[in-house]
Amino acid sequence: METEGTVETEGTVETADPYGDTDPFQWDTREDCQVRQILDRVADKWSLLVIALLDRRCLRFTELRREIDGISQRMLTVTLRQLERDGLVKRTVHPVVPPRVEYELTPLGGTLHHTIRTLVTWTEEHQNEIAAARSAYDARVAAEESAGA
Amino acid sequence: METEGTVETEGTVETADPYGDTDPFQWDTREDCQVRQILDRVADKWSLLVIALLDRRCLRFTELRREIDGISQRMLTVTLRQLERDGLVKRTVHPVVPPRVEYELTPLGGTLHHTIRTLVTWTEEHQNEIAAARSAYDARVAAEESAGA
DNA sequence: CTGGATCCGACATGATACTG
DNA sequence: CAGTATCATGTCGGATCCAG
Repeated sequence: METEGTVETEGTVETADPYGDTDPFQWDTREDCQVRQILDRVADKWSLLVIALLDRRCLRFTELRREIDGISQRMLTVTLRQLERDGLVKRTVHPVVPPRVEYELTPLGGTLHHTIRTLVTWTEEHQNEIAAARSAYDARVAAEESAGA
Repeated sequence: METEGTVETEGTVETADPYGDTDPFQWDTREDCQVRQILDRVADKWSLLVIALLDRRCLRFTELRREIDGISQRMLTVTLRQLERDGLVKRTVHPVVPPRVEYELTPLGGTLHHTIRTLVTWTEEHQNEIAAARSAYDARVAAEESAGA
């Protein structure tokens, strides 16, 4: 349904290094690159939030749903499945009458959280600069518009 | 979504921090948060690539287009506009007959590149683990499927 | 409670044609 | 060369119903 149905595991086939991707800067220009795929997953809006929350403690489905403002049931399910598939989140089902499913970060997921934190911190530290830049840009555009019109 | 309305508690209106978002972990549960917006922008597929490329040197529109495999002219334009608006990229137009427009990272953009690099490095270092996890997951699902069917 | 499955609309993105 | 404008479309994401 959500694409991704096939895994293919390309990467291992030819095109071993036609572009010379050992160059530390040339890592990502090709869209079929593994790194690109993972990056898209990892940088995903909801993934980021889920990982951030799970770092604190093990959480149940409904708890996550409640904590993440704006996420739908569907997206939470999908996101958790992806993270589980990528080995970032561990899913534990307790076979009791009222189903109880708990999610927690795997060690791998833990290392990712640390990295994500860096990005978040950067954003927090520079959000004012960005907001200012946006205002300036918008003002400039508006000025040009009224002048041109 | 706009849960603001429920916070009210007029009188002692401490709307400054109704959720206690000084908690370093509570940064992102609300979708209207500035950080969330910026994060979505910054973690964007194409933004990541553009920033990575511009860190190396100043580039022209067509050069970027050529270097980024799979990007359409439209998306490159849109991405560059966003980055410019956010003050991450500087756009310089040389008023000559064959239009020459050059893009380069601003100092702010430079700091972001550094941060992004961390994320990319993490991905590169763990892509094998993730690939393995995916294979294991898919195999497990396939097994369950054939068993259940 | 925890999802799986489906339908459907909104929006992002791609392709194409046109302009300065 | 460096876009803008327009149209077509595919995917994402939300709402809903249903099952274990």
